Amino acid sequence: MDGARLMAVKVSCGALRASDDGTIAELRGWVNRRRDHGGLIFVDLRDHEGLTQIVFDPQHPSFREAEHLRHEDVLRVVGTVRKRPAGTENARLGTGDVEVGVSELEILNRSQVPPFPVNADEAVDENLRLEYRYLDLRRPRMQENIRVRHRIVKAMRDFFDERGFVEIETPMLIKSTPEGARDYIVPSRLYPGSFYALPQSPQMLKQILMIAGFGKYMQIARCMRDEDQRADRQPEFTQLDVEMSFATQDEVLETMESCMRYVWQKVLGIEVPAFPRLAHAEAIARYGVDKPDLRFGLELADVSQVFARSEFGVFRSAIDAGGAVVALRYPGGSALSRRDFDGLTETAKQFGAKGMVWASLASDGIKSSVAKYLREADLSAAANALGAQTGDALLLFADARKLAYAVAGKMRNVVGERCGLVDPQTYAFCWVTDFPYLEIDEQTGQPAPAHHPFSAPAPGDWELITSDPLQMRAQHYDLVLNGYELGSGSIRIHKAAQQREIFEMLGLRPGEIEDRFGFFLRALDYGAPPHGGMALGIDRIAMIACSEENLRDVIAFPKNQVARDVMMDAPSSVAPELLRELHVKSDSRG
RNA sequence: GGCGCUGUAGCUCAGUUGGUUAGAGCGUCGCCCUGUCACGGCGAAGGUCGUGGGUUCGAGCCCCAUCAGCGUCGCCA
Repeated sequence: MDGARLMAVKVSCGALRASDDGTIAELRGWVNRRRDHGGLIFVDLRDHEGLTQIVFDPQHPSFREAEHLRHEDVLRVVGTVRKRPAGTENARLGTGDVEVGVSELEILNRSQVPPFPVNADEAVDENLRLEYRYLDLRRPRMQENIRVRHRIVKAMRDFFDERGFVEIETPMLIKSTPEGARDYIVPSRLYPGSFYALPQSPQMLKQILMIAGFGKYMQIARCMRDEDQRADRQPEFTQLDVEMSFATQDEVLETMESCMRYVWQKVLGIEVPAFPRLAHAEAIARYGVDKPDLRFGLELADVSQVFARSEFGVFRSAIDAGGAVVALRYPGGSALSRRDFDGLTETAKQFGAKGMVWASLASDGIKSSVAKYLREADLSAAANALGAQTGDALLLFADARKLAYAVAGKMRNVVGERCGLVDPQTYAFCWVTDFPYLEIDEQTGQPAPAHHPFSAPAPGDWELITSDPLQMRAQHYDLVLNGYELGSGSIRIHKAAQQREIFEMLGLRPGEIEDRFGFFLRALDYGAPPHGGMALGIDRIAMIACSEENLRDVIAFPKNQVARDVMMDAPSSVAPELLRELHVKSDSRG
């Protein structure tokens, strides 16, 4: 036995092949499954490399112990590798030609009976998965996802390293600059009543690194935003953060596009074609949204002209008020029932529509929810504008221009999904450029930065800041994949006077500007180079690369929908003593 | 904060028009089994049907309230 152990070669559970026949191997892993035949026991031993069948023979003393092995017990075994008897090979396992006849068994640890199956990928209640995350992560699908994520991040680092970028860590405890999202804050012990903020992004710090002369910076950066969750939004997330001095917009786009194509090639083995570029206005006009899903066509059409002389009051009043009628094609939609259209109308209302008009291009004529108000010739013209044919349906949205497009754009995604137009193997990247600098805040009615206030206006648009600021465009760009916004970037303002001018335009008073951004403006004044960059959401990239629909499935320890860590049970109350030291009083109980 | 979906055994689910003792598969436990790999056979345990209230002769099912999870709108410069 000791001799066997000395000769034993330590191998993973995915390593052994027929050529190892006759060698002595030592394996460690978890009991994936036990098949007890009474006089013979098979155990599939699992580690992160694979499965190996180990066999317990009644002659060996270990047999009696093997009768009591359970799921997820942790074993060390030593035994002889042997070819399986002819006809009993398992073609589905890499190690399926061999098995290990156990001569020595050590139970390194016992496991409780798991609350859900670890050796299968069946759907399990997510709260249970998160509570026992270590078991969930042991499952094949999560093992694969987390490893794919690693390979994505590794490929990114390799790519930028190769191009001379330097990765620099920026701090987690920084200054709150309450623009944008709500900050997570950390009370200061040494400065009563003062708080650090956790970074929403390293934005100003990376710009300062450009001022500091690092030229090309990247970071795999953690960011926190205290806002409500979505399937594609976590309070804590990871960005690929990039900044380049002296770079033009085209150079930034080329860099990021090359990076993503490199990642897709390295990780998925897929050659992605060059990314199409859409101006923001074009994206809205064709797809209704600034993050179009280009895996399918279904372009929108503005049919306001068609209905310009329509008797239909809803269309008339929208058009007269300067709004628009926007049309969307529903392929094969003439087969839908009135009830189906009612359901679609309900969906549209959830997206903010006041209503939806549908028209069905049936073989025996056009049917519509408002047939008596609309002329068939007008509907035909609208159908032509969309390239719709007999058998299709038209969905029409009349409203203020922006809203009509927004609703039609979201409905386009619904239709694309329902009609099965989305090929899950397709990765449709695109750039959206030429964003407006400002947009009207719906609540205050005031102009607000469409993205962030550090972006430089488009060349030549500076003059508009006093004459017609809403017409200003930004040197800002988004990268979109399959309808998800992967991230955005811009060429930055690098002159303090211009940055100050933008802050003032946004309504900040000089005192506020100094309080929040004084350090930054001062830095810009010491020879800040022209620069620009981008940040991409790594969680979303990993989610799409893994064909998942929720960020939680590519994050090892995510928060749930209400921002709790249900494994650790965080957030939680803290000792009163700690609160005293931090000069914090709580007015509610956790 | 609004809206939607879900909540039945450890897990995944079924449960008809409101009607006897709430079922299945997997898992668990016991016995049997020497070539399985989703091993097989026999048997057993396991349920406040999310919670509280109501309607009813009778509620897993209907009504009201509430909690939790997920999705979504608001929000995310």
